[in-house]
Amino acid sequence: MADTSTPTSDAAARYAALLQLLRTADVIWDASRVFFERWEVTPAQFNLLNLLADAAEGMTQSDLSRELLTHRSNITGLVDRLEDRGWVKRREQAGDRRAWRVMLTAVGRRRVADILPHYHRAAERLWEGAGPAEARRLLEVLQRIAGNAQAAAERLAGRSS
Amino acid sequence: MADTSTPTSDAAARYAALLQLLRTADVIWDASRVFFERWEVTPAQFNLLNLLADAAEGMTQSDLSRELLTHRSNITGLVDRLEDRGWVKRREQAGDRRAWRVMLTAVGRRRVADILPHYHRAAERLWEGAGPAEARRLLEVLQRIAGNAQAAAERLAGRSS
DNA sequence: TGCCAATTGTTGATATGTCAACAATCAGGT
DNA sequence: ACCTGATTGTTGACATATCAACAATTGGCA
Repeated sequence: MADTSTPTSDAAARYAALLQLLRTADVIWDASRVFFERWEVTPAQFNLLNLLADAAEGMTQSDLSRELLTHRSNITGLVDRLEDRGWVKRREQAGDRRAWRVMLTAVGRRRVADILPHYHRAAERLWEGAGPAEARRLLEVLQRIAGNAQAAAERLAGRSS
Repeated sequence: MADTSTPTSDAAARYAALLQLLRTADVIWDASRVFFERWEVTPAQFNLLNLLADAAEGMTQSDLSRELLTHRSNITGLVDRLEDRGWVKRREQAGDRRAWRVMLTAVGRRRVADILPHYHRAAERLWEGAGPAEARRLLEVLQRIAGNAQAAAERLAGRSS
């Protein structure tokens, strides 16, 4: 995670780009923590709220864990804390007594609506100095890398279990 | 963190690419956790060990925290656990009684040397299906985005403190 | 109908991460 | 020599993350 100078061989360039990928995600995440401080919300909490904003009927915690790429058990505490603060509520899921339907409260919905325009503006500013075609190229190569990583993880998981 | 379909406007493409960036870093991190299980090491621990492998004289914990983009206080526990397992040791830093010099033990050095070839091969496989110029373009745009995020965080931090 | 495997959410143990506060120490200027 | 401000590592409180194990429930199938 250290060398950021210009690489010489193709392999070195690929390795450097991967390190920079992880590093950039880290920097964005840290910047977003500072950004969300104004509303006393963490990035993880905002991502959950942002998902719920598009789900009028709410989502189960398993749904949330799949969308947020995080373990079921992590959602429990995340929802607990947001519920304590009155931004979300748990309602019974009709037809399945195992699951909760997690939805925004009126307050939560208002808060998310307050934050969203600032959030999109901040995201847009991260692209300063990059051309209009960059984003599409970036998206494509990132999707490929994520697919390869997913496949590698599944190969490895298949061996043990 | 949900929509991965092809975006229409430039702004939508930029937003989608950012989400994919965070998602890809997450997937890589999770895959690396599975990968490192064989050696009973976590990704965070490996990153620290990997840094130390290039520092014959060791590094202080502050040095480590700067390179790993993590808080000083996080390094304490990381080094504690690695020290308990005998992979690193703390030695006195000549000329500064506040600091430790953290270095690999002989065992730790051997373990890192065992892992590294597998690690580089696994990293290389993430690029399957991508052309040789992709990595350099990716590195460039990621550096720009990280710079912008860093600047945004500093602007925000400047306001409050 | 009744069994069994899968799913859902929670809990507890643990690792990783932040921050504020603290003691010890260092470094520079007077 | 002395004060002052910065740096170093640790601690404790907390948020976020994993996993295994558990109880409750669901759903399919013999």
